[in-house]
Amino acid sequence: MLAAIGHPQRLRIIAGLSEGRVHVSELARRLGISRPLLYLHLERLEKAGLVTGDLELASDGKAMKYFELVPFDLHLTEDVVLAALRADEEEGLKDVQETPR
Amino acid sequence: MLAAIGHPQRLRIIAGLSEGRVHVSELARRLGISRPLLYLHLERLEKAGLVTGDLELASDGKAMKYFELVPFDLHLTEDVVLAALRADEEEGLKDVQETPR
DNA sequence: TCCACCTGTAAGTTCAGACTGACAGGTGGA
DNA sequence: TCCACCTGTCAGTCTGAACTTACAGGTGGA
Repeated sequence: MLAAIGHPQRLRIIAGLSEGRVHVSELARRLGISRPLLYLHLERLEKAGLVTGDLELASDGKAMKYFELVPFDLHLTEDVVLAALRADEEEGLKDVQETPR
Repeated sequence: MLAAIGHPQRLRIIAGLSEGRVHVSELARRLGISRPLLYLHLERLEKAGLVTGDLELASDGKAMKYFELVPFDLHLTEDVVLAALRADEEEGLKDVQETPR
């Protein structure tokens, strides 16, 4: 999640979504970046849980993928970092124990 | 600062420093990474203000560069992101206005 | 039918960041 | 003198993220 938010372009995307849901093409136009690139970043943000996508069929039949911000509130301190790191290590261990089968 | 902290290796460095000041070579050994690499990351962390370095001459005359954590406490929310982004834009404007002379 | 929208993805390039090995230089102790 | 420490930096490799162009497919309206 920190890796996702630690990128200027993605911060701009968050800003672009801060005023409400927008569909992908529109957002790409607003930010002046290519649509595929925007997809890439949105994917990362979505994996990080900072954003959600929702494909909707508008009343006129056109498909539009709307994205919106997921409210987040992270209190970032040394302890949080340490805890996250420990959690990651356990994740790693789990993988090691699970994948060998 | 977000970019600096959004990197697993650097989180590990923060963890390595969490128990007190350590000098570079020692820390590199503990983390199992090469010293030049550690320098690189420490540099970024220092620029981000998360860490400070201090070159000391030990009583036996040997030079040792000690690093230690700078306490940080960032309350990360949508508003903080928007504010940071605005601040960045002003920075950018300043540059544009200042460099051309 | 053609045009203007939209989604989604598969190329391919390019560039910065991450990383290693090797060097120079300095100290103290055996 | 040689060895074991330390700092600091350069040159090079390499991988992955970031980014663009281009495609395929779908809808509604003129």
